[in-house]
This record gives sequence, structure tokens and C-alpha cells, in this order.
Amino acid sequence: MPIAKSDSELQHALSTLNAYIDSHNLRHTAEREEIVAFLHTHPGHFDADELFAMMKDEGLSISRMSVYNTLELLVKCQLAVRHHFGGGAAKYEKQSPSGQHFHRICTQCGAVKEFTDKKLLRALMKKEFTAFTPSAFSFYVYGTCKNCMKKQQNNQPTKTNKDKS
Amino acid sequence: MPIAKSDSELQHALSTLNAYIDSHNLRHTAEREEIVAFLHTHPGHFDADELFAMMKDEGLSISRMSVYNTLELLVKCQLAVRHHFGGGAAKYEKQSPSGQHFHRICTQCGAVKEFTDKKLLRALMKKEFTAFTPSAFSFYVYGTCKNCMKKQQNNQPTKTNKDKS
DNA sequence: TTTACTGCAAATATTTTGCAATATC
DNA sequence: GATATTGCAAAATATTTGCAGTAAA
Repeated sequence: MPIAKSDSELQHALSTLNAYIDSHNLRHTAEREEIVAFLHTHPGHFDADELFAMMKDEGLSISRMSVYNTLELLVKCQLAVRHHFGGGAAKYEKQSPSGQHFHRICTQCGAVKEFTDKKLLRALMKKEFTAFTPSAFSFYVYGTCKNCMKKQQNNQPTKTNKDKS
Repeated sequence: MPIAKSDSELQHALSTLNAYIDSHNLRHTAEREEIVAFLHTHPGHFDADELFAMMKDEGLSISRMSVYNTLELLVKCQLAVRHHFGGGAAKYEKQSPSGQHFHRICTQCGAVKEFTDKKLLRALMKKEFTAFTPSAFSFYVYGTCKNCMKKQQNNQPTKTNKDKS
């Protein structure tokens, strides 16, 4: 499995994975490393099934169950974050310690967009908890995007708006 | 349907509901008002099925489908917030404009606890978006609670003695 | 050799959809 | 009277579980 260039972030992720595996008496498998590597070359949000399909498409040999299992494992060792944006399946994305970001979600059309905010991030990092050790966070702002705002203004009450997705 | 005391917050919620219903050419139904009232007398997080069961238990006449439908409606008119804490069903809670709070979630045992933080809230309120009108937010901090931290320390891997730390 | 993991299939859990009956406007 | 909504049942989704075969330690 040739790994591209000097991807130190991937190397670090693999170390974290292996450390977790060792310290929990789990086993090193090709599937686990492959999923970590795949997430690092494919940024974005995926649900387990999408990830499974994409990996199959790229010719990797893996089962849906291993994807489910491994994603859960990666969340536990903080290499991935699980999101539940909308209705359907849980979405996973690589945890990138360097580029923390938030998500804003349009409640009308379901669009998810990432954003960053230094002040917010700073306030967040400073926050201290008692009897709790934080390891990750998810911050979602719900609202209406520009497009849907326009629609809303034009679409004065007349018909049923059964917008989907 | 006798409503307790001068619950101005409930009254306000019902006004919001009715305004939304009117402006979207929907219909006023007993079920919708009942669910709003129920949420106001039962603080906490519930999934649709739990809410359905609780309402049935209290002798209310309602169907599971109306609960699903109405909760979705309440999210749209910002009277409720939908959370996806862990694995299972989506949880709903009443949106209380006065007492915004955050959630911290133990990734080991799944326990959800609310917390507040004025600085964080202030940073949040100040945040301005371009091409997006925010209406609500959810902020989840994932980590390990005290109990699970203890367990983790006790449960050292049996075979190899990697204890020292 | 032991047993964790994979991977398939079946079972569960959650939400959505179709539709007849009902209630709102 | 027109049609949005209810409520039931069935279908569609998403995830978990059981188990035999495989592979890591």
C-alpha cells in the first residue's frame, strides 16, 4: 500500500490508531489502516454507506460492516467526528486538529457549509469543565441560507411547500 | 383544555405556532397545540416515540405520526430543537429563548449533560454571518465523564503491563 | 492456538410513505 | 366542498446482531 509523499498528518493519524489498538488489545488490520488513509485523501462528510461505495469503486476490498466498525473505532480514538446533520445517516469526517471548523445548516434546503471563527474557537478552547475531559466538539448553527430566504419572500403563502433534502 | 396559570412562555409559543400556521396556510389542530403544551410542561430531551408514549400515558389522544409531523413543524417554526446525540433516535427539546444551553456528551457511556457558559454564549450571539440568517444553534462537546475516566484508568490492558503513566 | 475481526445475512430500530377517514377552513 | 391532517399499516432507511470463516497475536 504505497502512501503518497510525506503526509505527516496521515502518519500521525496512523500512529494514533496503532497506539489505540495496542493499548486496547485490539488487532491491526488492513481495513482499519485503509479507512484512515482513505479519509485523509478524501476530505468531506460521508456516511458509512457512501464511504463503503467509494472504497469499492476505487477497487479496495472491504465490507460494509468493516466500514461501520472502523468508523466507530475512529470516533473513539478521535481520528474522526460523527455528525448528524439532517434526517438520514450519520456523517463522518476526518478530525483535523489543525483546522477546527463549525457547520451552518440551512433548515429549509439542508445545505451544510463549514465556517471558522477565531473568537469563537478561542472562547471554546478556554472553556474548562469540571468532572469532564473534552476531546472534540461539534457546533451547528441552524438558519436560512440566502437562496431559501429569497424563495420564502417570493413564495407568499399559497401552495404547500414540500421542499425536500 | 385548561392551561395552568399565567404561563406566558407557553402563550407566546402558541402565538408563534399559530402565526406560523396562518402564514403558511396550514391548519390549526388540537394535536399541534397539545404537543406544544406538553413540551412546555415536560422539560428534557425526548425522541418522537418517547413523546408519543408519554402523551398516551397521560391519556391524550394522539398518534405516533402526528408526533413525528408536529415535531418537524415545531423545528421549522423554531419552537423546538432537534438533537442527534448518539446512536438512536433524534431527540427533541423545547427551544427556550431565555435559557440557551449547550450539551456535553460522554462518548463512553453516552450520558448527556447540559451546561451554560456566558462567554461562549456572548461570542456566539455576536457572530455575524454573510448570506445566512441564523435562528438556532446546537453545540456539543464530546469527551469522557469522570466516571468513565476512572473506569478507563482501572481497566488497564491485562496482558502487557503498560501501566506506568 | 486463541480469539478478534471480517463479511454476509437476518434482525432491529427509526423514519417515511400511501391511503382512507376525518376535521379544518 | 376542498383539502390538510390524522392515524394506521406497510415500505424504506439505517444500524446492529449472530455466526462461520479468516487472520492477527
